Amino acid sequence: MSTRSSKSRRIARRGDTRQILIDKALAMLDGDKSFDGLSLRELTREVGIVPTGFYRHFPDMDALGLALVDEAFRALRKILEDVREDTRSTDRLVTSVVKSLVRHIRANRAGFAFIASERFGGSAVVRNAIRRELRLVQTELAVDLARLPYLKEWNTADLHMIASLLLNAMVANAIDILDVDTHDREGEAALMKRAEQHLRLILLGVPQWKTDH
Amino acid sequence: MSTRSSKSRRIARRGDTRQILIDKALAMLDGDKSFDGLSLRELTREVGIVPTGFYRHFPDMDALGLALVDEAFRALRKILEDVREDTRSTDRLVTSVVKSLVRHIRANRAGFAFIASERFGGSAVVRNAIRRELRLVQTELAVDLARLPYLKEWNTADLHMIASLLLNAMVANAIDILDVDTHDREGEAALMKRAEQHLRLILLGVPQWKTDH
DNA sequence: TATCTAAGTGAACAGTCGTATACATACTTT
DNA sequence: AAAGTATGTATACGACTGTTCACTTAGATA
Repeated sequence: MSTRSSKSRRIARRGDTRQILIDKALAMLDGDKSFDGLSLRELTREVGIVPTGFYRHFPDMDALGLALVDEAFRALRKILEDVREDTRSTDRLVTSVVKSLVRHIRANRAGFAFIASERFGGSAVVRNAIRRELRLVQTELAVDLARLPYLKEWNTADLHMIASLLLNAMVANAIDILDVDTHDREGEAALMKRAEQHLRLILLGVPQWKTDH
Repeated sequence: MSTRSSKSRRIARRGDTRQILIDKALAMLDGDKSFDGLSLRELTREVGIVPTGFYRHFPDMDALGLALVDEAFRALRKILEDVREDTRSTDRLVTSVVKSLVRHIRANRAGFAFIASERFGGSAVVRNAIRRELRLVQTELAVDLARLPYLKEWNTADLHMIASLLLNAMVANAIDILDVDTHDREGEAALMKRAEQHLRLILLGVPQWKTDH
C-alpha cells in the first residue's frame, strides 16, 4: 500500500506541471495565437519553468499538441453523452442539445476554441488528430441517429450524410457562440435560437428524404 | 496619353512583385504553415528579394494579410455570380452550385485553404477581415434567396437563418473537398455527392418551415 | 537633359528561438 | 542508509527573427 500511494503521488506530482503546461497552452491559444505560432519558451515562461524543463514532460511541441487534442475532445464527447441520456421527443431534444452545447462551451471555452482554430491550422499532426477525433464523433452520432424510430429504415450511407450535416452545423454554430462576448447574454441567446432553427430545419427535411437521391 | 500609359506601366511594375508576394504567401500557407507562423524573411527568401524589400510593398505583415483576404474572396464571390446567372430549376441548381464550387476550388486552392484556416486563425486582423467578408457573402446569399418563388413570403430573419445554414454547409464541404488528394477523382466525386445531398436535405425542409419557430 | 521617385540592396541591431549538455534536488525504492 | 529516478536549473550554441539606416539604380516626369 505504501508502494501504491507513494507511486501515485509521484505520478500525480509529475502530472501537475504537465497539466499546467496543457492548461496554460490552451489558455494562451484562446487569445490571438495559433498553435504553430506558440513557442516553447513563451509557454514555459508563462508556466514558470525554465525552457529545458519542457522536455521533462513532452519530447516536442507536437506531443503537446496531441495532448491538447485529447483534452479538448473530452468535453465535446460529454455533449453527446448528455444527448444520449435524453429520451424526450425530437422537438425537446433539439432544445436540449443546444443548451448542452452552450453549457459545455462555457465550461470549456479554450478547448472548443482550440478545436475550431487548429482543425484547419498549421500543424499537420494536430490537424490530423483533430480530424480523426471528429470522424469518430460523427460515427457515434450516426449510430445514435440509427436508434431514432423514424430513421430506422435509413441506410448507413444516408445516416452518415445526415450526421455530417448536423455535426457541421453544430460546430459552425458553436464557433459563432464562442466569439460572442462572454457577458453578451442577448447575443448568445440569438445565436442559440439560430442553432435550434438550423437543427429544426434539417430535421424537417428528413421525413421527405428519399434514399435514391 | 503618354502620361496615362507610362504611369499605368509603372504601377503595373510595382504590382508585379507585390502580386508575387501575395501569390507566394498563399502558396506557402497552403502547406503546413499558418499565417502567424509565416515569417517575413521566409517569404522574401522565397520571392527572391531581400527582407527589407518587403516594406516597399506593405507596411507590415498585417497589411499583407488583408491583401490575402481580398485575393481569396475574389474567387469565392465568383461562385455566387455563377449561381446567380443560373435560372434553372432548384433541382438542377443544386448540382450547378456544387459543380461551380469544385471548379473554383480547383482553380484557386490556395485562396480557399487560406480562408478556411485563417477564419479562426491566430491573427486577429486577418480573422476579422475574413469574417466581415463572410458576413457580406451571407447577406448577398440571403438577397438571392429572397428572389426564389417559394421563398417570397419569408421574412428577413428567416432568410438570413437559412442563408447561414447553407453557407456553413458549403464551406464545410468545400474544406473537405480541399483536403482530398488532387488526383483522387473518386473521393472528390463522393464528397461532391454528399455536398449535393446536404443542400437537398436542407431545401426539403424549407417548404415545411413555419416562421414562428 | 536634368530631376525625381519607386524599387531593390547590404550591413547591422537587439531579440527570440529550439535544443544539447551538465548539474542540483527531492522523493522512492531497495 | 544507499541507490535510483523524476523533476527542475544554469549555461551556452548557432540559427532565425523584424526593423533601422544609408546606399544604388532604372525608369518616368518635367
